This record gives sequence, structure tokens and C-alpha cells, in this order.
Amino acid sequence: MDKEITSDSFLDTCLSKCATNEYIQQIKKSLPPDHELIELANFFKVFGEHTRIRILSALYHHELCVCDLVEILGMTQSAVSHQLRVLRTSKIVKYRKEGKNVYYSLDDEHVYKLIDDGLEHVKESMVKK
Amino acid sequence: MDKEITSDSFLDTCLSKCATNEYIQQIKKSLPPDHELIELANFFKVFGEHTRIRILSALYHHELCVCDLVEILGMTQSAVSHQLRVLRTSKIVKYRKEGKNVYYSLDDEHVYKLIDDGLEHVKESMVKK
DNA sequence: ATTATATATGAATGTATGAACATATGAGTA
DNA sequence: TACTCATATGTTCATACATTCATATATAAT
Repeated sequence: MDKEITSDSFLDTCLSKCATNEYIQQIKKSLPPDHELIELANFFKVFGEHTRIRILSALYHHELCVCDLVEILGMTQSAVSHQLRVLRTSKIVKYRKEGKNVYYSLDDEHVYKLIDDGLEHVKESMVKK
Repeated sequence: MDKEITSDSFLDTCLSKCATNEYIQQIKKSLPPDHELIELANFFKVFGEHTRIRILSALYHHELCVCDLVEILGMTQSAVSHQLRVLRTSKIVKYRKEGKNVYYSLDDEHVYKLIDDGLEHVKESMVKK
């Protein structure tokens, strides 16, 4: 997305005038299509959960099998497996089978970037307090 | 005939095959502290909701007041205002008051980067289908 | 073939939360 | 002052979802 669509008048008007304001219509049209925004929200939603973000943090540096994750997180195998399914379905992690074990790792570089940016933001906003 | 399978014994066996306990401890220590991961999950959670991501998309290009957003999203003022509070509390948007109006905008560059990376990932994974 | 191990999954349940409705606050205006 | 407009918030309700328990599947070992 490109930043900044400038106008001179849309800011100082409100509801009664905005309803027919061409800039409001322009903004509506400039939004990404709704199915993309739904996908985007679903994508972020997967990161927005404590257990899943812990799994992703653990996988950040290492490929790990399920029982490793169970041990690291201190949770039941079932709980971990259920969350891994969510991560798999969302294409945020990938996996390979090797004998009885299944090894998970982060899917692509977007996942790394998102974690990096998110952590950076969180650390900064913690300092501000 | 009944057999006893304790979860402890299965974990021990798995550990010896997957990773040494020492290695697991090392990974545990390398994880970001839990309060950071909780903050991180909460941060992402805010992006992971349809209405809020639509608000952020609209604010991506323009500072907008509440009634503008109401008009763009086609939702009740109450619903928009409630979600704006969530975004405010999470320091994802900032606001300034001007008379009766309150103007919202994205808080910092991290927010832009996250939306960019997220959208990029979503578009790519849609192409793959 | 039988048993053990590693992982996945279906069902049940309690909790979290988004939206609607009603109402409150607060700033401008007549 | 009273009144309107823009925004915020408390409450209720219905839905979503994370965890637990029980069980299924699949692979390896004996």
C-alpha cells in the first residue's frame, strides 16, 4: 500500500456531510478487497494467542518435534497438537515426518519478519512506560 | 488385561530420542521472557479481528475521525468506538481531539510494517491455491 | 502379531469477546 | 440556560475458541 491520499476538505466535515463526501467514497475504494482483509485478520489472529506465540518463539531458532514442544511449553500433548494444527492450517508452520516423529518449523520469512517487528514494537512500548 | 501407561514415561522416552534434556533447557532459556510473549500475543490479537483490521486499513492512508470511520465501515458508532478503544489501549493508534471530533491515526512505523508484511504473505498464499 | 510410542482428532466445557442497545460525557451553539 | 452533535462506555447476549479427556491412527520394536 502507498501512503497518503491528500485532500483539503474531508477532514473538517463530519457525518451529515461525509455521507456524500467523495473522499469517503474514494477511501472506501482504496481499501483492500474484503476477502483479503478477512484473510489478513485470520492470519494475525493465529499469532495473537499465548500458546501459539510460544510455539512460534521456540521454532524461531530450531526445528522441533511435538514432544520437544510439549516439554518446552509444559503443556499436554493434546493441547500442543491442537494448536499445531491451527498453525499448520494457516500455513504459518510446515512439518516433515520422520519415523514416529513429526518435526515442525516456521513456514517462511514473513513469519520471522512479523515476529521481529512485533517484538521490537512490544519492547519499545514497554520502555515508554 | 489393563496396562499402565504414565505420561511421564512416554515423555522420558521421547526426550531421549528427540533432544537431550540439556538441549531442551537451553531452548527454554533462549525464549523471550514470558511477559514479553504475553504482550506480543496481545499485540497481534488486536490485528486479528475483521473490524479492527478494516479500521487500520482505512487509517493506513488517512487520519480519520470516528464518524468518518462509521461511514466507511457501515457499522454503528458504538461498535466502532469500542474497537477504537481496544486499538488505543494497545497503542496501535493515536488520537487527537479537535472540538467535538476525535481524529485517529496509526501510532508508528511498526504498525505500517506489520500490515505490509501481513498483506504480502496473505496475497502470496492466496496465489498458491 | 502384539505392544509401545508419537501424534492427531472428536466431543464437551468453561471462558473470552464482538456487537447491539441504552445511556453518559463533553464540547459547541442558539 | 437548554439543546444538539460527536464520542465514550456499561450491560447483555450469542458466538468463538483454548483446554481437557478420551480415543484413534500410525510407525517402530519385540
